[in-house]
Amino acid sequence: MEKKKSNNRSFKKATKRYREKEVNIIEGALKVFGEKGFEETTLSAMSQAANISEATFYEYFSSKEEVLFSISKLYTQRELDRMMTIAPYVHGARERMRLIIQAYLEFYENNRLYTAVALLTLKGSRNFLKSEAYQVVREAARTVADVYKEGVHEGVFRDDLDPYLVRNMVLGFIEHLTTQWLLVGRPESIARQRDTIFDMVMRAVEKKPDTNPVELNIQVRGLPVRTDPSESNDNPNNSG
Amino acid sequence: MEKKKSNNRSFKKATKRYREKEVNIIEGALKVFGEKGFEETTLSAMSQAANISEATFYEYFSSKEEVLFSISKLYTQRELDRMMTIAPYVHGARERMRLIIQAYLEFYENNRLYTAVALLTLKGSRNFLKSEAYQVVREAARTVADVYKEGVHEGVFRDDLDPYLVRNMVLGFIEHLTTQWLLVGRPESIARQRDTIFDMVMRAVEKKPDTNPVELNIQVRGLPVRTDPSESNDNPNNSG
DNA sequence: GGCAAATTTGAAAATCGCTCAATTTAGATG
DNA sequence: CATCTAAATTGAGCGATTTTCAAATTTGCC
Repeated sequence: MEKKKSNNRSFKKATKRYREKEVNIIEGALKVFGEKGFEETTLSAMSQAANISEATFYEYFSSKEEVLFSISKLYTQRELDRMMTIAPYVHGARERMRLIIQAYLEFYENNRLYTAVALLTLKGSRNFLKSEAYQVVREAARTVADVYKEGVHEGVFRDDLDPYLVRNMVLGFIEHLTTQWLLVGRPESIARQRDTIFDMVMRAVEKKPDTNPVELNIQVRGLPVRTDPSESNDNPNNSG
Repeated sequence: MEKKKSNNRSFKKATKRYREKEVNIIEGALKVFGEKGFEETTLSAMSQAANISEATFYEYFSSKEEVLFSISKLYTQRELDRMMTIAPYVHGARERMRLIIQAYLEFYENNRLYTAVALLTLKGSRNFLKSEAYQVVREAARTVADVYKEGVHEGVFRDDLDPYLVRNMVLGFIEHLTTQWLLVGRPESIARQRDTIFDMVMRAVEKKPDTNPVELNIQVRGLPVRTDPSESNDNPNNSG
């Protein structure tokens, strides 16, 4: 019942062969988890998928759950890196928020198998919070709050919201939609909801905008009306 | 592995004593589930919590999972009924939406144990979709989409959103926040976030109000500038 | 080839959900 | 109170699965 503190492979060398087999297990497990679900997956099936005996499995991972965490860490880290590579090329908090929403949706849609495991099983696992994988997931989630803060600095987002709450809205929205997509098959594509979701999020988060349907380039009561808000770019990042 | 179709207690009388013990089991199970999680909960622990033997358990429920579903059905139905009682006294889609948000938040906060079971375990159960309990949960969730449609009719909500998407936003927001509250203990109280959540949802869903910082009533480039956009009410919903 | 370390595994222990035959209890009847 | 019946309960154990471990095999190196 009690979990091992440290993995029993700690005394072994992380040789190339070893690491390859480790990947074998993870990929095999991912496949079986996605098909059967975590609970229905047996050690036997997992071991077969990796072409090893059940006993060998325990040389690589200390439990079924640990594989699950490894999968999560692998996928999330990869996607987070990808997003961090793109982010600098995307200008302004508004567009960064669009990037995040799009990235999450496309990632989920393109990795249905992993997503099923992540949203249906991982979220309910109590030990997950203590895993390294969770730290990576947290880091990814933090980007939402960070971008919101950026937007407040830039003056495009309202400043009276808890960034934490914004994060909950964006990710909750996306994850709930994705869960429905997984379980009920509705909507057919989540990525295609991108623009609507972005629109809804923006309305909740943006400063109450001038919603004039025509372009203005005039002065009213002596105040200049900006049509192109891409100038306020001087504030440093708030990294907290 | 395969589930029984019908419960094996069907031939028994539903005596008072019997129903009392049934409640004992459910309440005991809820406690253990809430503490340990579904997976870590053993039949033995559950039976002890109800002061019966493991064998007796199966005279009342056909599986561990069935108790889980029973718990959900019981709680959700009770809360749904409560909400349906209040709803008629609340006027207008806007206020009804506030009611729903408040009801969900307060229910979750006041039923921490059940909420832990529902959000952490039930959501990940594949069989849940086939259970009666799920139908009740769906019914409760539908109220959000219904209220949105009401709001469109009343002309207070924008008419270009899929009600289904609105539902996903509202419930996703709330559930994600609640999950964080359960697992990380942040925020301290979810019910107290009520007004902010309502405000964010409203901004996403309401018809765009005139938020011009200055009143405009002029023509630019020959096009009339509308200050009051509450006329375009004729296009049908896009339900995709 | 020979050796040590790394890797693998068969077999069995331990746990758990669940079943079933057998026993105990509750309640009615005379 | 004795008897009977149906309801309620349970100990014992089955089958499936996770996990452990000592022994066997493979690999890398001299």
